Amino acid sequence: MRDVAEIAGVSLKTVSRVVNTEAGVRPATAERVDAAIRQLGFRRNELARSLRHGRASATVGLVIGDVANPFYASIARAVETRARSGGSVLITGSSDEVGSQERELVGMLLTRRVDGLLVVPAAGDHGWLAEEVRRGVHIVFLDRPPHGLVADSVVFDNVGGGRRAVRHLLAHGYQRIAIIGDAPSVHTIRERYDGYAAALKEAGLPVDPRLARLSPHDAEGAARAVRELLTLPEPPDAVFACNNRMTVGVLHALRAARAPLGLVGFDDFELADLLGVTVVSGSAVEMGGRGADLLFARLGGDDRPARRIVLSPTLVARGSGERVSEEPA
Amino acid sequence: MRDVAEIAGVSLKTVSRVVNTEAGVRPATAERVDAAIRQLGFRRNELARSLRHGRASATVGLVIGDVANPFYASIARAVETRARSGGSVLITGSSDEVGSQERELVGMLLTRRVDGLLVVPAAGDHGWLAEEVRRGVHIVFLDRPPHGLVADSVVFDNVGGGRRAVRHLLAHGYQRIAIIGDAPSVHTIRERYDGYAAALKEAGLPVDPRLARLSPHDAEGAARAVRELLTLPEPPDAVFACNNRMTVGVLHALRAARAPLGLVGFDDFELADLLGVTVVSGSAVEMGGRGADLLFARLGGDDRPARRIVLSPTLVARGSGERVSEEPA
DNA sequence: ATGAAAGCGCTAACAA
DNA sequence: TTGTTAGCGCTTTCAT
Repeated sequence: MRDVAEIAGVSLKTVSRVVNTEAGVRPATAERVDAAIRQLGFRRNELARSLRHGRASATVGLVIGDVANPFYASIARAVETRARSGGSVLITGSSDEVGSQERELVGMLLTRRVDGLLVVPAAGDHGWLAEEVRRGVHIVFLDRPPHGLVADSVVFDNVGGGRRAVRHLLAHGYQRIAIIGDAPSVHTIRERYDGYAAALKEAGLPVDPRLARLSPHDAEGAARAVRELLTLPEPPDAVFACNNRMTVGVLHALRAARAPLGLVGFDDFELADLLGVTVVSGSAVEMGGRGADLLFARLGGDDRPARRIVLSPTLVARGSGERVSEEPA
Repeated sequence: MRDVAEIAGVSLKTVSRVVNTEAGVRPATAERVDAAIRQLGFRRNELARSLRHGRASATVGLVIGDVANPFYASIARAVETRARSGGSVLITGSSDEVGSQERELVGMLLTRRVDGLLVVPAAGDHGWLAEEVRRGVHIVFLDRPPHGLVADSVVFDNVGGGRRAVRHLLAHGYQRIAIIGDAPSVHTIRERYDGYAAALKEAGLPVDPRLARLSPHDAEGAARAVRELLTLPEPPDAVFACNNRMTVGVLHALRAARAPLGLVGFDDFELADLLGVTVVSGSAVEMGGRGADLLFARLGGDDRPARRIVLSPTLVARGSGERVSEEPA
């Protein structure tokens, strides 16, 4: 910028004015400055700018489990779109759902003075984040509510979604319904399990612990769990898979075993229609978008009490949960 | 940091020493400083640090078409992993394959003084980037080579992959093979088309322009193209789909029309095995990883001539390209 | 309409 | 072992 000023034969401040399109610069002068800027290929240093200016690095942070998981990728895309329309860029980090990684990531983001944070929290307490919030960091929680502090969040109605999935299976004649999910320490899984159990109870059916497999972390683990279930003396006749990873694993296992069990998965996924998989799902795009809106409102000065936005998942019947196997249209 | 110094009763520089774990601080002093840091919840301002220190904001930028596309998401994940193991974070931006958006994104990243850039370039000339490169910005191109400048790149052998896909179909008795892809202005598509044409020619078959549909940008467009092809007087008996989006569209259209055409797609995708889709694909994870390695080597001072790394795609036969429809294992 | 000086939070270079 | 000074590139405040 100093170089630009020198070439244009003006002071540093005048260049700053031109760059920021402030008023009070004679057109002729501005012209000269612009020419110098082009000649040098000058780009304002945003780091220096936000250092001086105090707040506003025009950068927001997003912490998710894994960008390679389409559910998270959709969230990331929605947040990015909102951010860019407001002139901000997005730093995305994958925590692998591990608390220590999440904490490290948040640290790296805060150290770079992001204006705000969107976080899909890993299991565990987040009291340590309360400290940051108290210090003025704006955080919005996605998919799972914060544990140990009050803050904005956008979540799905997981209990309702789980109940709907299982009711659907029951309505189609399935009786022994298994549930496959990640560890119940993950908030969403616990809630979906609660919905599962509630639906069974209201139908007067027992909640058989042998049919609950809440430990697999990935598709392979889910497939293994299904194989085990199939060897039970009284195997299940249907499965409720708690998220997209689980559903993929269940599909593989069922196909390999040529076992025509009923199936409803939580979360939609590409090609689910071709595979005829019935799902209960909410919109990741909407979750990311609403979360970003919430965050930018806070950054804009909104200081109303923390809000929790609950999105309702919907059931999409495609054949796998309806007993009579239908060819998808 | 000044506050920390005050509370600990030391000078600013001493705090800096402790924060950077430089030598020459008495343990007792360091202890006091650490206590003050904890008390205040102090975090070093990385922006100020890199402003002073000149280079190294420990941030790299990645420009891709769309994070929500699993192919790009895999690249992003691989880059992120490499970046973090080196203490850097990743700013990811989606260009939607539009040149103007790409340019805007690169501008936003450069303005934030990222240490380096990984770019999957949209179609068009990139001479404007040459200017930046000349100025010392490190850029590595992914998936498509740069046009209009010399720089490191990691690409697939697209011609070879396209040829292999079509040879495979020919070997299994298909004769009229259509090709569906994005616009040939996209480098990868043009190359894959060349491979397609080469395979036909070496088999002594004509390259029928009516069977080439190189205009759809998304899955829906690809599906439309297939529907059109099926109404031809002499419809194709097989399709080569040029990327994962196209393959998805083709699958939908073929399934809807109950048309058992042969199909080989470029790029692998989740559940392709369950759908029995034969693909030719390279590893997005390897592409991202190798690209990141290249970039970090440059950032580390490597100034050898620009390199181009070519990854070979492999063919995975799953049924859709082998005439005799096989149940996947 | 333009410029000079101070300072954002930090580190490099040099004292003490 | 510790502190002082200067300055990274910019914006703010106050002059001119």
